[in-house]
Amino acid sequence: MKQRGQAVADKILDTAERLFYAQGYSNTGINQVIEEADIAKASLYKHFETKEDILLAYVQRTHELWFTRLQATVSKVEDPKEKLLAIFDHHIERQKVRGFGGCPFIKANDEAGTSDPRVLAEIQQAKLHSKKFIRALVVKSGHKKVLSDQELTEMIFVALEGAIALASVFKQPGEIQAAKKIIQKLI
Amino acid sequence: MKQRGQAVADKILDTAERLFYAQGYSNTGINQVIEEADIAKASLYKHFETKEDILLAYVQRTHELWFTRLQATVSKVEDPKEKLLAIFDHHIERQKVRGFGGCPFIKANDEAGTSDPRVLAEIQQAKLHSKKFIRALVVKSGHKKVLSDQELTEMIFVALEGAIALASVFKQPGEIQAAKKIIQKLI
DNA sequence: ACGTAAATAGACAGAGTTGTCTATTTAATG
DNA sequence: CATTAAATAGACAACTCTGTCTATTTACGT
Repeated sequence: MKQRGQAVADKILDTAERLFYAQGYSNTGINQVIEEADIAKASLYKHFETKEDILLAYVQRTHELWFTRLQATVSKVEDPKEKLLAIFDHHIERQKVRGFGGCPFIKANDEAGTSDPRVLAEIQQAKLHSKKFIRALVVKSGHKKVLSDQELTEMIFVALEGAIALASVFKQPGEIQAAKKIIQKLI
Repeated sequence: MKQRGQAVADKILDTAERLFYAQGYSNTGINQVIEEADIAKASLYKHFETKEDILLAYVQRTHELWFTRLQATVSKVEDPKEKLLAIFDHHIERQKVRGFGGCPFIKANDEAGTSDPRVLAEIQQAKLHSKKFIRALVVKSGHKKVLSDQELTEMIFVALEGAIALASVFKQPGEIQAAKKIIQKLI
């Protein structure tokens, strides 16, 4: 084996993640990936059969990392209602770090959701995971039942999704902050 | 002049609209556009300087058509609260017609929002237009003030956006229907 | 009916795409 | 230390991409 630093597969995915998110999957060539990852083309095709396999691996890893990070943030908050609001704060910070590129799953869905069923399936899992996570927090939140558990879950789920998309349109977190304040009023 | 049927520029935009939305801008080649529009390549480049100019014209026309259609639908509803709910019904129908491809502006933003400032500006205008339209209906709705006018506007705006994005992920209108029912409870 | 403006088909340049393959070098393991 | 598995550089095939250009044909307005 070579490559004493970072493992090759990781370097590929790190670079692909950065480029796919910033430029889009279709606008990112294999040649740019290998150059910026500083690896050989033959190495890339030894780890991944096709470019689409890299996209799938990227979406899968993004799903894992997204959940790990979100859970870590929320677990640091004790108040059960504040946990719900922490979801919004977390995504405000994430979008700032990401340069307001929007949701990586929605982006991947728009670019390859129709062409690769594996990618679509992973994206659907990620969104169901998000909803499930919100639901568990809603149930334990002790909110004031202006809406039912089911309804509040749904509202937070769609509002968060829309607010992130709009943050990407306006390149600022205003819509996420506004959504947070309204949810705050409803719990 | 030639082309006794539809004008050439219209055929280009009709075809581009269909292909850009279904496959994505980057995944659609000029050659596919001219073939399916049944026009010559030289004709296309006499009407548009670059491919990106076609994207811009597509986004602009989509903005116009979107608003015209939405306004027509809502104006047929008389009850001021029902007008707000008609927005959701309208988008449920539109997504069914569109094959659950999500919002064309968000898609265009994801693919070219960073590279072409003209496209980004038009998308921002479309979203501001949407919010303004919702706000006017909210103000006249006589809703029960669980939320302020400002807050209800914001909530409908982000929930609609998120619900459409999720309809595209799950390829069904469930999230838009769910969002509608919750807004119904809040007005 | 004629001149003109516009549309046509299609070749072409130049660059970029994914993916394959060869030949070489490197590093870890028995 | 030798073997072996993995990474390397880079050429290459086969396409596809955008955009240009030429030569030809069509149809409308005067």
